[in-house]
Amino acid sequence: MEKQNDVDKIVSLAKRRGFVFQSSEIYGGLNGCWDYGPLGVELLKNIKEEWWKSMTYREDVEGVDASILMHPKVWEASGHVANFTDPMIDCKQCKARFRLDVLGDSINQKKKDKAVIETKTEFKANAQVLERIENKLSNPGDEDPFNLLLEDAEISKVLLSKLNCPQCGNPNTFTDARKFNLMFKTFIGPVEDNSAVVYLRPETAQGIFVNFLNVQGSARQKLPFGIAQIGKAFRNEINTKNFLFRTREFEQMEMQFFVKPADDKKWYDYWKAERLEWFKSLGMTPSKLRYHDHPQNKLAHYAKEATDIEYEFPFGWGEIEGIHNRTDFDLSQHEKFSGKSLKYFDEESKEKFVPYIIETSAGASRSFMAFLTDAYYEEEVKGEIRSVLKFHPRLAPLKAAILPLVNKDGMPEISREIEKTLRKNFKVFYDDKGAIGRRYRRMDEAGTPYSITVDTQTLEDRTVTVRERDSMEQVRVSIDQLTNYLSDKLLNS
RNA sequence: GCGGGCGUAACUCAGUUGGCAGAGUGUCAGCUUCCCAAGCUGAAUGUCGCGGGUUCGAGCCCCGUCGCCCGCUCCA
Repeated sequence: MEKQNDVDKIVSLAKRRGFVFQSSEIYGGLNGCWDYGPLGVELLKNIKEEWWKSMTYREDVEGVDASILMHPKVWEASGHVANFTDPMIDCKQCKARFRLDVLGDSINQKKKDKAVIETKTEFKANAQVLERIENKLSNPGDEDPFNLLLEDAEISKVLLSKLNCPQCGNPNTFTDARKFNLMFKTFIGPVEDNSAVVYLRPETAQGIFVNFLNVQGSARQKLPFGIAQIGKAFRNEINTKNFLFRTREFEQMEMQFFVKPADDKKWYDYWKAERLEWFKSLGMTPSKLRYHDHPQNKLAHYAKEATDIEYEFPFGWGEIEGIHNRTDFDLSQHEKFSGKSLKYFDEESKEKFVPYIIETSAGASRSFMAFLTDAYYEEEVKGEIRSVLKFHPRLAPLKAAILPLVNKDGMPEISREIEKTLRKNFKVFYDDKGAIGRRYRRMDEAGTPYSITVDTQTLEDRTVTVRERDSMEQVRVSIDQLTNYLSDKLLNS
């Protein structure tokens, strides 16, 4: 109950203040799609900009911006075509769902053997199918032969009817296997046939891998070095969930760091520490951040070592960034599928090899939600509730508000002058509507760190008050020092 | 994909047995106002998520559908 309220509160605030709107709202919305409003787009842009600066304003990382549509073979090489199409079955009785390729793991051997025998009996008039069954049973490789049988549509249909649901134990309750293709498919050109199929990228990383030598050569980089990219990616998830957390369209901030294989551990540890520090440096509550190291037996097909940086959302801990040792898997696969060498020649050792890759992959949309959630506070001030978004000043959508204390005596004119000057460098907001206290509170709720107020003293000595959002304390600053004052706060906080 | 909850103004929500569409907050205009959602006056804003049905009459009952939240499942 409380959890739900927390998420709802954020969703409601996000809409009311123009951070996030539901996509296509006037048409009833589109499942799991969201639009960023005026304040949201600024916050998102600032998050991406901070990431970009911290990741690429250094001599060993270059940037790219690759096309979302890529050659379809990229996704065969990456493993996504195979791994993104897990056939699934449901139990009609208890509604449990299983991945067909691992169903065998949850059924004991005796029952499996029995089901296979019954299946063979059913096919006894069909020599062709019987041969396929025997063939799979006798040449299982390192697979469970039972799972191999399930992969064959014709055999699996009968085999499934001989099995009991591992969840509820009822016999013959499985639906037919259905494929869930998690990549969005579309077509290049006007003809929608198979030769024109392309995919919306399910991760930005591949755009970096295929450009490895282009970037290395043109930027005259040597190992170790990285390539960074920010961009949208798409996964046709079965379910969307938790506001911006699980969506089908999302934005990634990825950096792939190319290293000598022997140095992989060193750089994995380096980036693991570096990336957690980034979130903390932008004010995220340290106690709400943690690592989740992946155990060896749960690693993805390409990874040697992996950890998630998790944030404690109102709904629980959730991954906002993954750090992986991808080994030489990706580049080797692209060598294989493209026929082009992606080896690096090391001048010192005179060796030619495929580099290892340490990946840092952060979700921009997820980081947005984490920063937004983390910044939200409700405080009691003189018996009233003050809602305030305590964004780090560099992330705040608006940097300062300019407020004439009253709308007379030349205060609006001076305020407009200040606004004009500050606008050259900062996203600022001019507000002369309503009482000053109300205007401060409005800015609190938008997360604006500084409010500049023009009062009677301004008319005498050209100074204004600057009110700090979190402490609500004020200092007097000379008008001609305002740009310096704000610059200093933004750079050094 | 399954189950549960919800959907009424920008936001939070009320809406009685099926009988005129409401409140608070916010927004806007004016007055007032020299520092923290103050006060006064006035104003605008509704396909009651959408589509059907029942009924003399539906925000309310029924069916379908879409969306959000929760749980399961999924999340290489």
